[in-house]
Amino acid sequence: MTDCASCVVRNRAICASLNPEELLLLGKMGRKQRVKAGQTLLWEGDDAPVVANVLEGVLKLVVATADGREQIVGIVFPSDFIGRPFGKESPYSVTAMTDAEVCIFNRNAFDEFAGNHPDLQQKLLRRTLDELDRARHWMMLLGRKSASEKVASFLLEMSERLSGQGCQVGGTRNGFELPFGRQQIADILGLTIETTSRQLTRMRSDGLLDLPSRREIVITDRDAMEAMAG
Amino acid sequence: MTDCASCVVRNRAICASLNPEELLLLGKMGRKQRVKAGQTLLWEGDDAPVVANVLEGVLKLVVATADGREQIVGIVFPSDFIGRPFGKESPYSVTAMTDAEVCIFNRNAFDEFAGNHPDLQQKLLRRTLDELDRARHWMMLLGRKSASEKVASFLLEMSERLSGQGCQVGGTRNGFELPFGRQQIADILGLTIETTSRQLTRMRSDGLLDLPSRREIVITDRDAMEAMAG
DNA sequence: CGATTCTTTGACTAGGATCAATGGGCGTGG
DNA sequence: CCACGCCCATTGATCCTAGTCAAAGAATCG
Repeated sequence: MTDCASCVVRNRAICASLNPEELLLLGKMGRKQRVKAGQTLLWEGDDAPVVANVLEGVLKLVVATADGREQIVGIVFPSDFIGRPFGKESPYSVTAMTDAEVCIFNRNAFDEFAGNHPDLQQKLLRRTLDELDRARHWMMLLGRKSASEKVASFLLEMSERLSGQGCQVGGTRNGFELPFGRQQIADILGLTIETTSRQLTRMRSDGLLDLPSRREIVITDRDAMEAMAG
Repeated sequence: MTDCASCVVRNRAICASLNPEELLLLGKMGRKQRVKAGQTLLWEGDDAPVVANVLEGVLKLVVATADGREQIVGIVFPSDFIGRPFGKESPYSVTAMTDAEVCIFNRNAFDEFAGNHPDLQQKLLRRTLDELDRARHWMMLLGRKSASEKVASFLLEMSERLSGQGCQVGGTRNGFELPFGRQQIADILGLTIETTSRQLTRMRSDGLLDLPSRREIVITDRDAMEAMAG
């Protein structure tokens, strides 16, 4: 079992809705698991017998075509929820982008527990509604934005989401370290790695950002970046 | 108030989880409203004081850029739920694509009612999870598929969703009438109207489908269509 | 320090967008 | 009932953005 009372994401995850006794009960069902970067937790199309909370690290949700094209359809951060309650098979793969630690539950047991704990279910509903809004917003980006708009939008969103995650470089939200490489940015934006790279290089020479290292981004002209995001 | 007991979507909408007394209570909060084709119910970015169930007709959820580009991020059919519980402003516009009828609730009242009715909330959660899966699936289409794959995927999905809606032409799921025109298909697929039109013409001359009238589609070679969907 | 992996850069191509004109259905009014 | 006008869809010609193919250049890891 797991000691939920001292959990790092205790206050931010859906578990925050539970009282100490309930927490103990849930803790008995869950177990912590480490995941190495690159390791896949759930496979698209497979029966998904588990759901989980992310304690540490970043994971991606991926949908792939038969011929190998990939689209990242979601990025999961600590305190976020993984998996498909009330479902059978996972509609996407879940793969760790960094070393990660998750708190895993048997899906059936979790479904039942959720059924008996409306507060937990409401938290889950709120989160799911937020995710849906985010996904739909992303659909606009994928369907209607140009490469430069995509990259600018992406950097701005990342600068927000990575704030308060301890990922900042230099302490401001304008500097941050991405937890993934160029190919993954491309898979998020529906671009190729070359186009992504070219856009970043262009933005640097235009003075919108610095690229101190492969994964570090420092936005130096946020106004221009926002204008470019469209 | 509204007579929920005789509602056309009574068994399919989220209200299906309620017993007669609860239904009566919810009925007191709701009111039916007719919406003309083209009329916008909720505006992107505005405070959205209502949620609703669709009784009849088809509506679209639209996200737009400042310069007027539009992306349809969701299509809403009878028995589907509209609006953003626990939210403030609507993240997208909701516009009727056909004449429609909806059952409207004050959002705050609905939120409170939902809070006291876990079954309703669970139905809502299931629906939202399904919508999220659909949205994510659509992200792959928008980000990674070619124009022909997009159109083929779209037609196949529509043939499924319009089945059992009384929209069939000729009674099989291969023939159906779209509730919208070419521009809207383009806005769903992240294409231009010209590209959409060209793809349909091409498919017709390749013998994959017939286009008996502007809005009717008859898929004549479903296997080929599926192969083309990627 | 060498091997591998990831990223950048370059040259070229192609798919879809754009611009422009024509065609066809449908409703309205003569 | 037909003619006109409007709206939507189709088709054509051209352009341009992003994709593809290829190679060189940096990080990273053993």
